Amino acid sequence: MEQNLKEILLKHSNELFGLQVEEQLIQFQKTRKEVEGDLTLVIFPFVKLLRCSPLEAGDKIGKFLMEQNSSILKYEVVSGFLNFVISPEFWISKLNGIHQEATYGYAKENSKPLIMVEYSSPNTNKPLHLGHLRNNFLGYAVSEILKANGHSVIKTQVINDRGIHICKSMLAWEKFSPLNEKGERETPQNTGSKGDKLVGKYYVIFDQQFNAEAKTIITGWESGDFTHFSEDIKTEFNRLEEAKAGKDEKAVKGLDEKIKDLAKNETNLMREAKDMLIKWEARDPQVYLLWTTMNNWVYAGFDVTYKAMGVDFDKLYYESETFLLGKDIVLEGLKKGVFFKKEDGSVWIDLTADGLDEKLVLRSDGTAVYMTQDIGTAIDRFNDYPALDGMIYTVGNEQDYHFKVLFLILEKMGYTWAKNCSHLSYGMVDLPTGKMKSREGTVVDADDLMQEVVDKATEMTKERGHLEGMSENEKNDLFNLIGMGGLKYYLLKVDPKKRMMFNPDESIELNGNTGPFIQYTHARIKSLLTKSASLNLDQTTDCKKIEDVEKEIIKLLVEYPSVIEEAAKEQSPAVIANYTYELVKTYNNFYQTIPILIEENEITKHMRLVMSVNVAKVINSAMRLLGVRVPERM
RNA sequence: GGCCCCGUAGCUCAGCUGGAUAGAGCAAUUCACUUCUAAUGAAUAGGUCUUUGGUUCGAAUCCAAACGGGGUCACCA
Repeated sequence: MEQNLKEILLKHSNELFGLQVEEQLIQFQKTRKEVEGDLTLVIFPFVKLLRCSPLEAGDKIGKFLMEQNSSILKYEVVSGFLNFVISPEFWISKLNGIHQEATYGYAKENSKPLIMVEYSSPNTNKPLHLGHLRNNFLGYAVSEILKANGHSVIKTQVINDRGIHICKSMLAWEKFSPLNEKGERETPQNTGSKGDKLVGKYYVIFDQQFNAEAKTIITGWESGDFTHFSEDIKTEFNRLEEAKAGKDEKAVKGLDEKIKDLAKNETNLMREAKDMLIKWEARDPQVYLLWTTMNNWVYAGFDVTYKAMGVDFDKLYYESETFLLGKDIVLEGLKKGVFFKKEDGSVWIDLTADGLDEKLVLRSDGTAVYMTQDIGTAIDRFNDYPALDGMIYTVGNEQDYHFKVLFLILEKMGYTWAKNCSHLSYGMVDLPTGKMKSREGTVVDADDLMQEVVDKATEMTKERGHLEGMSENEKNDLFNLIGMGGLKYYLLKVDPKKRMMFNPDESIELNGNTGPFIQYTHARIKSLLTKSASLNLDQTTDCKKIEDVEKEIIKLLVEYPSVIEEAAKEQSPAVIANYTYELVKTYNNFYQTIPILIEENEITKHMRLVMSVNVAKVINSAMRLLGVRVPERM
């Protein structure tokens, strides 16, 4: 409708305004609730052109459009706004159009280029936590939204399976795992624990032992014992101690950290971990076997978690296989003059002209850093998928700078696709108790949280649900659907860019702007439809009249395709969530005030049911984009 | 300190490509289940949109500064 009127105005611009107006001047918006009308044109931009009062200008435009478009019943100018009332037939024909489309709102499959979406990418020695839930739900939902917009999508993740941190877990397990009666160390099999949890436990044990050892060393230094340490350490320690004297608290804290780091590097545990990393890089068979074994435990554990989350991946990249990539590229870039070498042999890029700093891309010993790897991986992916058009990295906003630099480097290296790479940057998830800190044990474990949410849903559903005649399996599936739906919706309804507060009590709440609220509405509609199975609801409606609420609902349904586009453009599932909430709220209002099954006029009843079918269809489709399932009953 | 992000009701969040009287949910108060699933609906109350200045016919929205909160400035990833 908007588009149609806009075209009419543009086409007849000369006769109306005496000149060709720019498209931007024509601003349509939704009519405010308090005012009569369905669509509003802002008149102010035309007032100057027509050199008359807003009232006259509006009247002139309104009259003209009414002649051109028979769906306009009447118009009215109110304080600079031209409000149109559009005929019920128009809205009903819209409803019928929607009714005939099975995948309403979705663009044609594979009509747009191939995009890769990276998300999750966890560290393999820590179990997944609340932050990963936001990341995974977000990455998955954005992938689905892109697909709905016609893109082909490859969902991927980089598994961070290499480095000193992995060696820490391995070492701690070898040194500190108790032996059972068979003389075996702890395994997921003999302890019955999840692989990622078991490995995570040893990572923590390493940290504890290592800190304890460092503390002993510092105590020794403080009492002047440097017998096992080099002269350099002694000098450095004394220098720091001197600096500490007489400084303010903040500086003292910083220096304490430095001393601690100094001591940590002198611990036997750290030395052993570093040795292990060297052995790993040399592919020492024993170390490699241990590494493979423990990583497989972790993967098995993660698989369970991903399955519970309802996310999946099309392609995995392992850091152990990609960490050497990028070095050649850097050397190539060095030749091209994109990078420069410092005296010590380290390679840098100078981004000061772009308002950024100098950034290291290769260490002086020639080894790769994070950035080197990311450069290599990006190029590698475009080699793997020649049709690939762009890439989206779902990574926390603490890495905003990193990605800014990465994309800039790729662009400077001459990769044209660099401009199609973007960082889906999301804010931290805060707890009411403050920030999550793994060191202080204030992390919320993903598995625990999901279990808790499903347990709560189970309890509530047993209390309030309509479960008659459901099998145990069906019931359990429903509990899971509600619990997980609530959690996903809770994490996705907030604009990804923003930092958000996670309130555990609210996340399992069922009223208001929540997943279960939406699911409930869907179940209610399905119940209506089950009861009207004898009617032919495939048919379009012949109804001629609609109530105001009904019109509101149809307007919202009409908006759906543009909402999907908007969500893709913004890379924001929150757009979908908020839209669905609006639709559901409006429908509930309708449901509560307008008779449906008990309506006596068969034609009206049929129309209301057709409308309900399509509301359910859109709820289902929208929630699918968020990875939230909706029930037939609840 | 440099750079980046954020600041809307008691709380959690929408609204931000400038447009009419700034919206929801939670919490509070009240009403509606002999009626299609009350996990619902209706209503009341709650706001100097952090502050100041600028651009404009018009600013929560754009620009600048200040204040407050967070992030980041590793030869870690």
